[in-house]
Amino acid sequence: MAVAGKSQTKPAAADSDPFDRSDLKERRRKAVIRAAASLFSRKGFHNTSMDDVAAELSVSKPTLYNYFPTKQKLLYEFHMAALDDGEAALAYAQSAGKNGHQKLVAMCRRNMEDTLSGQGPCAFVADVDSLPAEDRAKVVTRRDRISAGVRDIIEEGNRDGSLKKLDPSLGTLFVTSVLNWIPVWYRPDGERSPEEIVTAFLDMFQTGLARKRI
Amino acid sequence: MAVAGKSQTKPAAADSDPFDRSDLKERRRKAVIRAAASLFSRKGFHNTSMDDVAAELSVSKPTLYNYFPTKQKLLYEFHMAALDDGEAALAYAQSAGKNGHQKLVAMCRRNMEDTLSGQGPCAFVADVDSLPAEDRAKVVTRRDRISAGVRDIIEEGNRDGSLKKLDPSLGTLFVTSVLNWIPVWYRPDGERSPEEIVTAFLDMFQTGLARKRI
DNA sequence: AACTAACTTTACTCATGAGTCAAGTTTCAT
DNA sequence: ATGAAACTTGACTCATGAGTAAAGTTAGTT
Repeated sequence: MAVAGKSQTKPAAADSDPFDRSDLKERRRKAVIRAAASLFSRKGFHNTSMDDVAAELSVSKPTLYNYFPTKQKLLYEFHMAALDDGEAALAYAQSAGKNGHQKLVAMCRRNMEDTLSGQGPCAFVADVDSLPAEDRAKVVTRRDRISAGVRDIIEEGNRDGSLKKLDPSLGTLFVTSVLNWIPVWYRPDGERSPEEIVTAFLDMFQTGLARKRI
Repeated sequence: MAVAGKSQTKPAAADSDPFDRSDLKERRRKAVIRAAASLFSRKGFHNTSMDDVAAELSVSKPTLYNYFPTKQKLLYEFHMAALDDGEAALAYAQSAGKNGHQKLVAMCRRNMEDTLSGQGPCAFVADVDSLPAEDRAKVVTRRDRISAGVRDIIEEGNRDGSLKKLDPSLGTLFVTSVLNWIPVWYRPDGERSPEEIVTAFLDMFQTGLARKRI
């Protein structure tokens, strides 16, 4: 802590009153998540020690354990956040689109915006295999449900004619590949703005890369 | 080793004469790679111990170290194989296509076929962050060159009119997302054949998912 | 001021897993 | 058969890093 103030709280989010002590614990928990997300996405889950996370926050390791019981639960948190995001995007799509095509676009746009905002969940490929069996099962189940939701949308577009006839499962894989890979390469300080990325990707999702046939 | 034969060689590949001892060392090295690839892709690099790899081959851990100096060099091997694949696909594209569009399709087809054959490199997302700095640098350099190659192809298609006008960097990311994610989800015993996958994906790359405008 | 509850830290423990060593074992040439 | 080279193994070492215990510190209360 640089400055000696009367009520010195942790670094804290810029968007919360640092003098408000009421939800201190919750805000510190969030800070741990942010620090871990940053490190995990840069170096990977296994190449980041809890000491690293602690150092990032200028705090000691045991302090972290006041907010998370295990390192794996921290990882679990990221999985859950990512899944929340996916589900939210699907729910939004249902209300925002009138046919399969519109719903698919809405879902992709929403998901990309969440991912690119950084505000959203986390910016790294969550490592399912490092979760304890029970948590992994929960993640896989939710994940499958989300895939099924995307597939339903594609099937709907398939029926109502707004999307071309194609294997809905492969269409889902195609779309989720692109969405899932974004956290791998996206850097907020990169050359392309989130808006540019979203626009370009939505265009490619819809009409591909080939020259339009008139 | 189940059966007591006079010349008992390791499990060995089905496509090589197990009585030929000339290149035994090289074939065993390959066997180690195959075993590791299988485990790494199923459980991840960090969740697989060298003892696991040894057990998969019914061999002891020190034996592995006759074929690889460190676990990280084993990982490096996979990276190199994947990069070889990417470069081969690019080189092939140059000879197989007359314009940007054709080259892009050739490159994608070739890369997917390599990945899906399983014969090719490896079926897991190679973890760059776990490589020692020097090896990581080599991988990143080659990787960047491959990306640049894809971008060149898209730019060519951009100029010659065979591809639509779009940001070549974002086009590259879009395409490589899909290609890179395949090893994550593909299982040889899955419902879709490699041919189906290649066909469907090439179609989506070219004209997207939306209904064609007549 | 004195007390308490909450939080933080230093200094551990302990399991895991990479890599090694020295002692077998097998293969092949003479 | 015998000796040497190559290969394999059980039994280690040693570093790393997750998680903990107990003592110390701080904030807020009476």
